[in-house]
Amino acid sequence: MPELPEVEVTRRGIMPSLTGGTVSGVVMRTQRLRYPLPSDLPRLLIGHTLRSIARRGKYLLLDFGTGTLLMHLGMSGSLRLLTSGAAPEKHDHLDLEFGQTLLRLRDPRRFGAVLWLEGDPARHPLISTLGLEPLEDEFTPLWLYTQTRGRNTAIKQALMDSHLVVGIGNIYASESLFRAGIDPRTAAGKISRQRYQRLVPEIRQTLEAAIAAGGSSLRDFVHSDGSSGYFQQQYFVYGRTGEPCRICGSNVKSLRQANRATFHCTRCQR
DNA sequence: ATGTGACCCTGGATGC
DNA sequence: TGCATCCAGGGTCACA
Repeated sequence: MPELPEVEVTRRGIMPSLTGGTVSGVVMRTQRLRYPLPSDLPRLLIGHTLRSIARRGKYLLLDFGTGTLLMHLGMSGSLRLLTSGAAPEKHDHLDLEFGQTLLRLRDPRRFGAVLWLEGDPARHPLISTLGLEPLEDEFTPLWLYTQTRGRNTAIKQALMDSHLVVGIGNIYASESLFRAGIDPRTAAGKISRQRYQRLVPEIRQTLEAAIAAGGSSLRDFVHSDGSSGYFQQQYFVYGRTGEPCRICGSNVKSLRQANRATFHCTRCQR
């Protein structure tokens, strides 16, 4: 579920109450996530203090000084803050106790990941191969234009390629392309500089508006306090097949690209 | 190199 | 009610 906005909302939600805290307990209820959960997590974490929580793409990086706990929420993961002793439910796979505060990972589909990294996390292959952060200054229209020359892949798939630009998933790819008026099927390499001039700010604004709204809550995503985001109320096209385009009134269409649903308006997007 | 499709896993919605 | 089918926010891998 979570794309960049939801991961960022999660980071901002858990950071204030956990930073500076010391791990007093670790409970693992399964080993089976995307990668096997490190079995020595209790030894690695208990007694160690959380220095900071950073985000890179859709990864959260919890810095303990002696190493970094890397977490990915996959498609259905969420992190919640609870009071120590709260009863676990189905799919609650990992608890980190910080005294009376409990950080709990729930992930029904178990596509998420928890890894322990030693040394510079930026050099780990999962992180070092990532593309640019879309909210950082280096992500410019000219950069995107240059990077996509010669690429025949559809712009929607290019936006979702984390080795190019991180954090844009299925929802925000469709939404950004709608806002920019670009047909999601257009070959990335055939899009002009002028059109990227429009697309890049629209991507930024879409992501920033979603963060401001607390992310999108479809199915599984909840905030660290259990509440919901409401950006889904502002969707122009995602999940609106057959409904009227909010701009021109014609029916929103859907199609499949690389086995993922794409939503668009054929009149507003060319 | 680039671009597809299968696959990891579970649950909810839909249709018969 | 039960069962089968399809679909879902992500990412990696094998293969053409």
